[in-house]
Amino acid sequence: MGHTCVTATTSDEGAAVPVTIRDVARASGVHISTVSRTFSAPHLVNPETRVRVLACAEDLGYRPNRAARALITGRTHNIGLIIADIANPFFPPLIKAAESQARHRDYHVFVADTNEDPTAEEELVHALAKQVDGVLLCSPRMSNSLIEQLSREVPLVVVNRQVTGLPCVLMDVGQGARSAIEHLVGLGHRSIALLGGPRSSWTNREMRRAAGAAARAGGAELTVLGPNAPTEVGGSAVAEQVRRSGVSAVLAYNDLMAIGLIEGLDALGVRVPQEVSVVGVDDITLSRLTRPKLTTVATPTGAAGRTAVDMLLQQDIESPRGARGSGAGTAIGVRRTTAQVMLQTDLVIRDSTGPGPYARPARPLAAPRGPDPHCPAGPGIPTAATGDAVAS
Amino acid sequence: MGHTCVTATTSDEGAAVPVTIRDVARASGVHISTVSRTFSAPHLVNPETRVRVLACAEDLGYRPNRAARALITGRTHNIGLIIADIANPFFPPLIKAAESQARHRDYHVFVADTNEDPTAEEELVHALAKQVDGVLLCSPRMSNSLIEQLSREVPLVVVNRQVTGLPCVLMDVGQGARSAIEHLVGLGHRSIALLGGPRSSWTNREMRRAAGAAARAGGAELTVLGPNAPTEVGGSAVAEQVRRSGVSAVLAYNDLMAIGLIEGLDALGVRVPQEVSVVGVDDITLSRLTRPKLTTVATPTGAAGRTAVDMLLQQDIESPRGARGSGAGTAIGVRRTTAQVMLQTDLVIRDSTGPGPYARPARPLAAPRGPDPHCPAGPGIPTAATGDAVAS
DNA sequence: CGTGGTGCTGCAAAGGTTTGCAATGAAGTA
DNA sequence: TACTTCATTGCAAACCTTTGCAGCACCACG
Repeated sequence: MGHTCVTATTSDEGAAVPVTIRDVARASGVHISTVSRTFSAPHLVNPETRVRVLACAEDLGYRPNRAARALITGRTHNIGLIIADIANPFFPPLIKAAESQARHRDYHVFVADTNEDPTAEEELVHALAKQVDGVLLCSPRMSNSLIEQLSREVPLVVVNRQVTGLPCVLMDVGQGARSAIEHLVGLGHRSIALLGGPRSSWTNREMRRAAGAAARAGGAELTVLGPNAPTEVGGSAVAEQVRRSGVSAVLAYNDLMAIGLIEGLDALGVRVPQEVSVVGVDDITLSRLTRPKLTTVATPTGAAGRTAVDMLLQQDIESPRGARGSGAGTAIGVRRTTAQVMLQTDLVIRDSTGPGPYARPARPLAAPRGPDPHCPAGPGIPTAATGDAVAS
Repeated sequence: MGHTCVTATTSDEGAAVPVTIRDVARASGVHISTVSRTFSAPHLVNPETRVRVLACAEDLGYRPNRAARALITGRTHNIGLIIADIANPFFPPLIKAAESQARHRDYHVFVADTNEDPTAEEELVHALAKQVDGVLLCSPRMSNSLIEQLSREVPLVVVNRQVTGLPCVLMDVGQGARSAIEHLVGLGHRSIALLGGPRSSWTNREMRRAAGAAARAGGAELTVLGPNAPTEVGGSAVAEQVRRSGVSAVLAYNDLMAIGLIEGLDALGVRVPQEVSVVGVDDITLSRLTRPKLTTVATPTGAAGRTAVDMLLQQDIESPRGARGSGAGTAIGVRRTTAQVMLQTDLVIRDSTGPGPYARPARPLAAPRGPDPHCPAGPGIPTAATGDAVAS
């Protein structure tokens, strides 16, 4: 439906002639094992032979069959990437970085989207387990205990979730939330709302904890609204609630929600940042393009993707998974060192935050803007806001 | 750099005990071939035996090894997805749809990002060829002849590019560009610019052709600016050029460029849509969230992803790739039926287009907006603009 | 009783590669 | 010369699964 078939032709199609190691061996007059070694252990074969074999291989267009190789070595040179929602703009940069990093190390990446469904996550780990050397679990929604259990089936690296005993890549959203709250308090806000995200999100709990502490420390009151869907709709849906709550500032679980909220508030006639200040988290590309430009906590998604891949591969190289002989489980109870990495976040101050009801007039942090902010004010200045600017 | 190591613990790690078809056979007292058949041809095995085998398999946690299966059947149950740039918001919905569709058909998806680099495209097709049953080439940047050549190595479906003799999924951007131009002409614009995208893009050529024809038919003059990078920066970079050219309306290669252009114009003090109207292409989520909301040609990316996967799998099922015996190339010159599908596009009119210099005051198409468009005007109405509204 | 058919199962080869071990030959050492 | 060492290569098993073929038991029919 909705489509038109333009053409339907038939054409000659040269079938893929599968050229194997054996063909190369025949062509270059050596045994197949020599050809194999030419590719997987070049130092073991006579340089002259090597060049001859390589030439033949090139000639015939030989490409090693990774499935066969995997069958015997037990290593597929693939990794899996399980993502809650590809359409969430937070993830593509992570995927991109991970894929690129993996490829540099001669690995390929399976990407799977779970639609925020924990059941799908589990199924996908199972399905991928035999096809990959390890799996990156990004912002998983399933329980920690299940993750631990699955990690016995296939090496796992977890992103955006802390699981003891497993390698994790975390972003310091606690620090980010603290900076955001301090920023708001510094602007004179005393009544702040936190728009929560999915209940099962580690990031969500972490933000709540840190934001609560920072608010207390700054003498502000923090209202938690949520949990909500981490999307634009999730944000706009609570606009009414935000207005009624009477807060002068909001910290949202992520940028998408923040943008949705601004939309929603706008529809209610509440202006940002004049009446309510809004801070997001993630610094997705989008947040630089909306009006007003979003003040947000930038998370290093690219670095997270790269780091996660590195950790996975490193762990993998140390202990190649059992193949070759061994019959029953060879290495039950291997002690493995697992690291957890915390990446820094940065508060990026743009145009969605402004002075609050308790702003000190003496110190014009930002000139109160007119109703039509033309704001050619260059790109927001990344600020490594750490601990200064605490409330007066 | 920029990260802190939080913890580094060592822990017990139960190694993955690989349970094979053989273990299941032993446990259930049958031959391995019976176990194999239980999974791949259940109707050939006695129901009683079957339940026993299945129980044992379940018990032991057996999962078939896809690599081994692939080795003998020649079918991997994987497909490859080659994308110019995952970070371009046009693609994630396509990826998501393709992955979902593939998974429903028990296929997994390799995703690779080429960074708009034709060389990387070629390498990736080669690298993936042996690991997948087919490849989806999305908005490829390499030459048609190279694509044809590669299609002899692995089944290919091309998205957003027309290659004769190969299955293609196209979006009718020609129709879209025509609708856009007609919309602009109808609003009273007579001098219109087309912001071109990458030179090697089929979409780009198609838009140019159709926009040119539509402009001629509507008595408007079309200036082509480009090629440009299909990104926000690509768009903002030509803002100055657009202003100097004196056009009153612009059709951009995609939404990202359109949004960038609006940013750039804004920085120059040129207001959209009051002084210049802008139309994008793609209808990415973002385009609903910017101010002004973008008028754009919606492309059915999800449908494209699903259709492409279906076409690939259908073609694949018809002709399973050579394995088993056969020695040399079995089926050189198989005649295969290839279809090309064209998906409809829709012009979505929002707030970035307004009356032009030749607007007929008699017919208030849209009330000229004040300088501060608060626009709570509901979501844009998708309009299947087809051929009406040609210039007076 | 013989014949043919059917339903189920086992046997063994095959798929492409890796790799421990053995064989070969040459060079070096005593 | 005899023995060791080393570099290079070949041999064959192994990885896990699928599948054509053959065997077996059983039933029905003539």
